[in-house]
Amino acid sequence: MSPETDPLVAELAHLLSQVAGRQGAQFNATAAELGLTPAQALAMVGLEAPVTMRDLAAGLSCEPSNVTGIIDALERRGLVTRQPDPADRRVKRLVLTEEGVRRREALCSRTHTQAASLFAPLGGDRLVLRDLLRRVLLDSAS
Amino acid sequence: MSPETDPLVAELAHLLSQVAGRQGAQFNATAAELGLTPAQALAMVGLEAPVTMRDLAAGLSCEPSNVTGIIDALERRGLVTRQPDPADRRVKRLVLTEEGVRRREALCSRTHTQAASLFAPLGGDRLVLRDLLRRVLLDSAS
DNA sequence: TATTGTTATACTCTATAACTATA
DNA sequence: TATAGTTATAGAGTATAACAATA
Repeated sequence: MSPETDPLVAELAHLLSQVAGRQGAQFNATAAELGLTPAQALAMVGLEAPVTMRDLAAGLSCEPSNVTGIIDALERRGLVTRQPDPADRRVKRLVLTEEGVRRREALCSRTHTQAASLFAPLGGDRLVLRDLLRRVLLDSAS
Repeated sequence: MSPETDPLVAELAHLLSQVAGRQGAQFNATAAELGLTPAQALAMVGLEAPVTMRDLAAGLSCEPSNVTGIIDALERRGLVTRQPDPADRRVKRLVLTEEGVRRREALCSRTHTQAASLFAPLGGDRLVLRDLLRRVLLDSAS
């Protein structure tokens, strides 16, 4: 590496990737168990309340054109319905079916359990980690 | 959410995703500036010393069949060469060219600068973050 | 027989651009 | 004209299975 490499910074970057990678792998595995691809599962998480296609795309940080296919698949599985917006007929409101609500709750519940397990070793220091991550997110140059 | 949801755990999971997502976006942007796709850039990082196709695949947590295409692209760009292993003619050793070494150093240097900026707001507390992330990685159920 | 790397193939995810139907 | 959503298309990333060369 370059002479000015700070070993602490390098380790922090590596640790962050590792921990986030483990969290992501757990999420994807849970999604698969519930019959969902990772993108479909992320969409389900974003469907707690009815949203438009564009709002969901913004939440997923992707183009609306991609959401069409994701929602097509969830609709085929009977988890989501597209409902017309009475005020603007161009807009579609995405609403979970009863089965969709159950599936979403299973997904979120398992994800939460995994996160609790991931951070459990920290005990009360989880509060310290929360504050440090908040500072990174709020204060660092984006 | 479920009644037993711990808001602290939920926030930690969210913060971790956000911070890692920012780090990943910065890495991908740097890769693009250097003419590399994200997967190609990750492969370059793993090529500090000569490795076999299988070793690189293990480092990238993917199948060896995928590495073939990634290395094909890097070889076309003149950044890597496949060299025969004298001891086992099945094996190919991946070696960076001079241009590959320069490109890799640019990639790592910029990535390090970004990481330094990301964690800068913590000041001396970067040591605390390092210890917390180490504990998460080493002690949590994988 | 087992292993290294490759090829062929398929699926997922994503972006861009052109299209429609509304506004 | 502008906007919401869709379609068509292309590229990147990944996995599986079958294969050739070598061990």
